[in-house]
Amino acid sequence: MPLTIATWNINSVRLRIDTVARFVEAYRPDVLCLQETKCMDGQFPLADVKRMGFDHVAIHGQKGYHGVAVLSRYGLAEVDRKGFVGKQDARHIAVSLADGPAAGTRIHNFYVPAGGDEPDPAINEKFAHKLGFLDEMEAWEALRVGAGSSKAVLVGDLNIAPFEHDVWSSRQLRNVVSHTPVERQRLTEVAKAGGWVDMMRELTPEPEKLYTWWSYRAADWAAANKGRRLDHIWLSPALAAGMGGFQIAKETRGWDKPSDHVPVIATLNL
DNA sequence: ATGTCGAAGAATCTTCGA
Repeated sequence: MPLTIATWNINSVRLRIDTVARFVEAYRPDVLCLQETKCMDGQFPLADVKRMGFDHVAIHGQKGYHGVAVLSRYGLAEVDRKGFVGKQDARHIAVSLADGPAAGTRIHNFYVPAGGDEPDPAINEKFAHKLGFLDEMEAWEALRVGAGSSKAVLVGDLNIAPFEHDVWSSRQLRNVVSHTPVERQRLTEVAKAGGWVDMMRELTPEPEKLYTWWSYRAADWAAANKGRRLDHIWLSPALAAGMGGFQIAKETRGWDKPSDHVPVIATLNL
């Protein structure tokens, strides 16, 4: 019996809760990991997500910015929230599925720092923070293959498009934060250190383009199609052995009042 | 490619973050 898991940077869960419901109605994911919820835990629209069928919810929010959440049709256990680089800024939550077809699976949901505009850690402390955050991810034992559970998933808005065909023009974005060589290298090292399989690229190799984000600033996002793959689904080898397909719900970018990110949905055969 | 969003505090705009 398969498990479906989705990741989506919702850019305010309160503003877009009806959009979440519309997506859930269409795709029926078993687990939905959200980023940029932008609200404190007490403000989270719990009643709404329970109406969608998510009886189990784990949230890590803060006032106004960042914030992550896991919504699940199955029970959740071992909820952990880690701060990185000496900050407590609601960019990570981990859960284990307590029952259902993927019982025992560990899920890490991340919102990696965007990193500001200037790709130089010496003059931009946001970029330095992003690189430090990635260093801590690489060093964290809990993200190593086999740590805790052989069945593990790492999802989220990692704010990096690591490969040439993860952006519309690798050449034009080579000095743009999200696609600089140092970030691309660092993210690749995080995946390698943890033994993670990049599910989307495993199933859809380069040079096919894959995007999950289109800027709000484009006059016509669909016509320009200057996207980036910032959102990721990584699997431990044990889960990768049974991976099904994935979908990028691009049509949601064209809905009313959209997020600038679209959901990615993975099917895992257990 | 410097445009468009969203939250929040003070106010119907400004600032910050993305």
